[in-house]
Amino acid sequence: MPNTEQLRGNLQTIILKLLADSDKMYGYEITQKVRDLSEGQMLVTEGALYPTLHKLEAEGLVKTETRMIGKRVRKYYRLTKSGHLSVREKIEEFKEFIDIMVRVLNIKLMQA
Amino acid sequence: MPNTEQLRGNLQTIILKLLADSDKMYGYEITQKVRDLSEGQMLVTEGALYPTLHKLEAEGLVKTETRMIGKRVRKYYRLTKSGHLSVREKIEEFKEFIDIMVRVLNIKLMQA
DNA sequence: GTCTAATGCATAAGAACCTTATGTATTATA
DNA sequence: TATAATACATAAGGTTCTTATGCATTAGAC
Repeated sequence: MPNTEQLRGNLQTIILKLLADSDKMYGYEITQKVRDLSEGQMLVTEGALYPTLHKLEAEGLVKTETRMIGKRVRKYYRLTKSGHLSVREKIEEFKEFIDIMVRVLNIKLMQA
Repeated sequence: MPNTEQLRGNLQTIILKLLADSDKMYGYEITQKVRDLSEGQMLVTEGALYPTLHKLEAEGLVKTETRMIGKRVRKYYRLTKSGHLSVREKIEEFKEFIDIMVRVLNIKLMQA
């Protein structure tokens, strides 16, 4: 049962981190990358992805570069300087969030 | 800056797990418990808490028991049988979610 | 050769869940 | 005696997701 029911506000973080690790990516590529990394357990829908990409661009965290592949448009996204700063913050915030959840839920996490 | 900006859909899981560990709790007590366990970093607002408790009750995961403390009403919540089953599932789902995020984000988590 | 799936972009309606604000009342404390 | 803490609750509004739809090109199956 894919999709883990929700991305729960972490989609921005996911997109920014993938861009930080891959230099530049286009939308469809992001959906495939997430699907592959999660072994099909997390699916990013287009209805969630594109509005988020547009929002990140409006906020100045990513910049775009459109390319024609044959007759098909492909829109590449790349981090801006403030995007690079933002990734670090968001990853830290995510880790803190996990720490808090572990304490509140009183659970332990296994690490490989 | 408390509140970690969002509970991100994990409030049900938090409430159910606290009830699983504490037998019975009332609403206000839950807000205090979360605040204490998170050392003030996670705040459960009443506007989020009460509708969620009512929803859990409507779903049959918790049952209530009202008590008068002096002239003040206190409404205790307790897990039902299906609530007990649900906690386990939700905790497992949460751990899986973390595993997936760790893989997708390509990060490591520290464990104390 | 032609139909379908995959690639690739995008938007819109509706749902879920949160924040912020408000309301009421009792009890403890400064 | 006023304010903070305790204790419940609901409502408006915002964010972010799902689901549905739309358009077009390219690859692959039959």
